[in-house]
Amino acid sequence: MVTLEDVARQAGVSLATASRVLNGSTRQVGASLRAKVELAAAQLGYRTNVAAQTLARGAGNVIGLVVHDLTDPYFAALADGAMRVADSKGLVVMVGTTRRDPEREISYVSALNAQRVRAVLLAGSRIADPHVTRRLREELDRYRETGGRVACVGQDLLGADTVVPGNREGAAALARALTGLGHRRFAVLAGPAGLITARDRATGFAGVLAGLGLPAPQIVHGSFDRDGGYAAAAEVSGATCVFAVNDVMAVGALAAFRDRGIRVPHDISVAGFDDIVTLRDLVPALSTVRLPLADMGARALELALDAAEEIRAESVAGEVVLRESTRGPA
Amino acid sequence: MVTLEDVARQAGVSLATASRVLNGSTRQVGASLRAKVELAAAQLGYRTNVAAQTLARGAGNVIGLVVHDLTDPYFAALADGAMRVADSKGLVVMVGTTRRDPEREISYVSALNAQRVRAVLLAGSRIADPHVTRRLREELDRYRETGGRVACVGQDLLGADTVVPGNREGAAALARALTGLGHRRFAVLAGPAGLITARDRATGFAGVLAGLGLPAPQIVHGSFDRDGGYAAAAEVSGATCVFAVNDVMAVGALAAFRDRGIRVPHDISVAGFDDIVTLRDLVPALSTVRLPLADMGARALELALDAAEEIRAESVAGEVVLRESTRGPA
DNA sequence: GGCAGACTTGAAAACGCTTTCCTGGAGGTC
DNA sequence: GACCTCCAGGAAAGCGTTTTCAAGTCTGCC
Repeated sequence: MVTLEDVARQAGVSLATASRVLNGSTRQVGASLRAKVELAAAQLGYRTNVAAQTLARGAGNVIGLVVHDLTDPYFAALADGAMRVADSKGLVVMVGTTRRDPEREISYVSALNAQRVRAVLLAGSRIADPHVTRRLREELDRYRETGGRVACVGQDLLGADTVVPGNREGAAALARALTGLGHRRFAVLAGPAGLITARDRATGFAGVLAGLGLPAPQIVHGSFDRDGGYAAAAEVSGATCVFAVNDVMAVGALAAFRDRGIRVPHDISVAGFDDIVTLRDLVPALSTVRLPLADMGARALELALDAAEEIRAESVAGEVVLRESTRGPA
Repeated sequence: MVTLEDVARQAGVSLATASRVLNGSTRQVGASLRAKVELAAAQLGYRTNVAAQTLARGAGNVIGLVVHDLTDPYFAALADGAMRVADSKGLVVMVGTTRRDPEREISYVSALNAQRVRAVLLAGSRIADPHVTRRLREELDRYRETGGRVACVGQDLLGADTVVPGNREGAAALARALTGLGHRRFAVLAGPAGLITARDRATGFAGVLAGLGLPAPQIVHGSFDRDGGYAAAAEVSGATCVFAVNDVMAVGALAAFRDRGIRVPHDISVAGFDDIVTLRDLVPALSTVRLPLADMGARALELALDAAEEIRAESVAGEVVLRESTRGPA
């Protein structure tokens, strides 16, 4: 293992000089010494020991990212955006997946704290459980007390900078578009009752219907994934249009209707939320609310990185995209 | 920032004892002191400084994972598998995305080396460029010289433990299944000419046709993603069946045919490779070769972790899955 | 009762880097 | 030519752990 000291010795300079040459310092080093050091480093195949560097500097160059499930394209897109800005800044990303277990989320934050990461990004919806939220928040506070930076994508309830998707508004806009098509009787595949994102989308949607004096939609809860959508779709009855609170659930619903011989959009319309890129080639193409996921991930990291006094919540609007999976009622 | 020393002082014990209590040592510590230390740590909110620990121990607990593109479900699945075993072993994963740029791959390995990660996992196909491969290999060798462990998913040409998907065999089996359906004239959407995975799948497929005395398939190169499949599909002519060397390309091809009014599988059959979970609900459902992606990622990490003398190449077989996107020729 | 042996505890030396502080020499000004 | 400033370079003190080694305490056994 080649150390900086080996390099310094071989170059015939002091440790300090070698350090200044190799690991970005503001201080100048004379051209000849600089060359010697660089040569020695190359010959020896020196690699900075980041652990030592982190210890000495008191700050590392890794940022932590916590998502629920990397195989969910929603989180993959978010992560991708964050990673892009990370490495434009010479930072490296450590990823943890909670598999939707809040305990794991807390323990990841603790682990990232131990790593002294520069920032932690929490992506994904909170559970509406005050107890868990409080414990997570405590862990985050502990991290922040020692200079850590935090940002979230989702709800603004952790006292950190947050990129807030316009869930309620997006769902509302979608509801208006769908009623505009002539629908009156809706079902909402609402996901888990405790998941805030799911709840916001469902209530945003229902709110518009109520405002228009239309009958309340049939609400069907279930899991937030494809299978949840599939199962929930089976319970829909009497609706001409179904709103699944995210695209992967909508995919499940599509499959369920297909399996039961119900044609979309001929017999029933289906809409989702997120506009997952991988799912754009679905047939019928899914009507949905587009969220700029990669940008959101990127933005979250930027927020975390540029320290500010006040806590910022930046909302990003969703854009309704009507495609073939919806049309007017028969 | 609470240090171990603070904890030791508060507990009235030595640094050594505090260390032994808090950070898993084989050494025993008396029950009363142990309790004191734990109490003090809890009161003070102590968090191990992993950087210091890594420095002192000379080995950290992070493993590095390099993939081409996290938004590609193929890599997401691989990553997910690796992360599962990682955190069953108390390890944490650092992810880098190369965006298919070999230079970035090399620099990631270098960065991971600097981090002194326990192991690095390289997922995804190599480019058949001897120069780049050599440089990557040099970087890996440097890492291994100092005790680093490496494993790959893909081709066994880096001198490391490798999980080798049965690309050639899987494609061959698929070809047999498809000819069994009655097809004689094929097109292969072959991806980039230099990408080994793509090439193996294409040649495995073509080999069977040749062996059967059938005409050579039309080979169309293009990028390895959805758009590559879309573009390549436009050039197909005269085939009754199209083999896209991966599922996302097949999705592109499906879209292209749809846009041009060509019905799948009525007018033409389409098959892919990988059996991406997110794509299972496609219509028509895609015939493909299933690869246990998550298991492969998990297995790669296991290989990297359990040190062995010899270099192991473990192959995993693909399983042909015929669905609706293929049928006999009209 | 004394002693070998087994354990527990603490002191202190790494681990590899950064950075502060100091020294000495070069260049500028009057 | 004397004085001051400015700057490149080096010595050494950390950064927060782990771990070796020596010292001390018990236990049990003859």
